[in-house]
Amino acid sequence: MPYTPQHKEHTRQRILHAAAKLFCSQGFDRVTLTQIMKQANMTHGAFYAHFSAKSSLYEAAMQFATSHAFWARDDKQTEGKETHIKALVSRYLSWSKSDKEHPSPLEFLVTDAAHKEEKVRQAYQACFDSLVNRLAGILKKRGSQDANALAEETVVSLVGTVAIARSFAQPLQSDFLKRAQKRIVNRLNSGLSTVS
Amino acid sequence: MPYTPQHKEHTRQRILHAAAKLFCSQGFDRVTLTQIMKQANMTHGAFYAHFSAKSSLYEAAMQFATSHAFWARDDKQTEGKETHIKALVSRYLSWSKSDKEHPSPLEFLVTDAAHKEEKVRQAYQACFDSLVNRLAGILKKRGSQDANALAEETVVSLVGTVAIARSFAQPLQSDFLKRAQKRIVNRLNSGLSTVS
DNA sequence: GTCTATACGCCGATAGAC
DNA sequence: GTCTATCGGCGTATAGAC
Repeated sequence: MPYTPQHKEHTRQRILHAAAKLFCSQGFDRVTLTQIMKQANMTHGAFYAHFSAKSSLYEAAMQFATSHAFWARDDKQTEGKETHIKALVSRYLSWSKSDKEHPSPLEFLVTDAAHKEEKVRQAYQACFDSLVNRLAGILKKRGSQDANALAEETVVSLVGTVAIARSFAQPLQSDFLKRAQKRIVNRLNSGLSTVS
Repeated sequence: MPYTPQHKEHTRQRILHAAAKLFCSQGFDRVTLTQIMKQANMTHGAFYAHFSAKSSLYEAAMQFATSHAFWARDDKQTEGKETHIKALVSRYLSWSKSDKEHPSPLEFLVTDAAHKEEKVRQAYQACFDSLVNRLAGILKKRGSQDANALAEETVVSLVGTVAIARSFAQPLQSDFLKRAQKRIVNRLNSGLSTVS
């Protein structure tokens, strides 16, 4: 028997991985099942042995992407370091060179935030909350009062920046990103310095 | 002869109007020609008497929308008033009740900022610049040094806020919008108060 | 479980009558 | 200039062989 349960689970993960990558950078509509399955080294016919529909895959893929996003990994190494937050911001804004294997949903997915299907919108919002909470947690440890507000403000800027940056051609794009990064880090610093 | 040049120009404007409205709220891909032409009180067959392709229409429609956006209209009445900027911010963030006849491209179009076709991206960026410059102009009059940076920062926040807000269901959406508005206005105030 | 082949619908674009 | 009808392509989903 060539097809073990482990094998099925493994290919399911391959599909999720490919889907997350593609959905996150192009959005729900612009990605086709054939594209996804091709990237998972299969043909589109095999898809329905794993998921019932494209939208079902989307839900699962967003959850996958959110839990695998770089900010969700507990970086024990950098935890506590002063540069931790700045590194997160910098990492977020350097998406063009980012770890393509673990794409972050928020980076590009503003596209789907307004999608017709509620499930799609909810998936986006869950991801947004995940990042805000993560950031707020770090800020609280640093002694920020209004950590939640500052975190929300920061994520809005990050998302807005990356979304808009995609319309720029080089080298204007990197200039724009640098300016934004500077502003965001400054804001974080002054938000923290009011206490420490 | 039932079809005068004026008549053609008039229907062309109707198409542009309908297209701007639809594109701005749903993005390039999710809007169909049939939809647009229906809203302009015609059938899809009539389209090609006015435009050569969907993407051509998009360009024209974005230009139309940008020049008709509420921030592009010189509000001589409010010019100089202290509440002018705040009104602009507030107006921008209340898109759900906004003037549906003159939709603002930036509000929803982050969707298309990453579109494959360069023309589409350029159209988006032109609109972005239009708003940044408009804001920077006002800020300069108020004596802000770094008017350009502050304007860019503000527009990024506005766009990010509205884009993200679309994933929220009521009443969380209005809470989110209110928080963002407060933050943005505060930032503008402190940016101005450093001088005046 | 994965393949190839195909059904079905939607959309952009064209053809031709009026 | 606007209509109806239709072509052609693509994308989701299904059918059936292996």
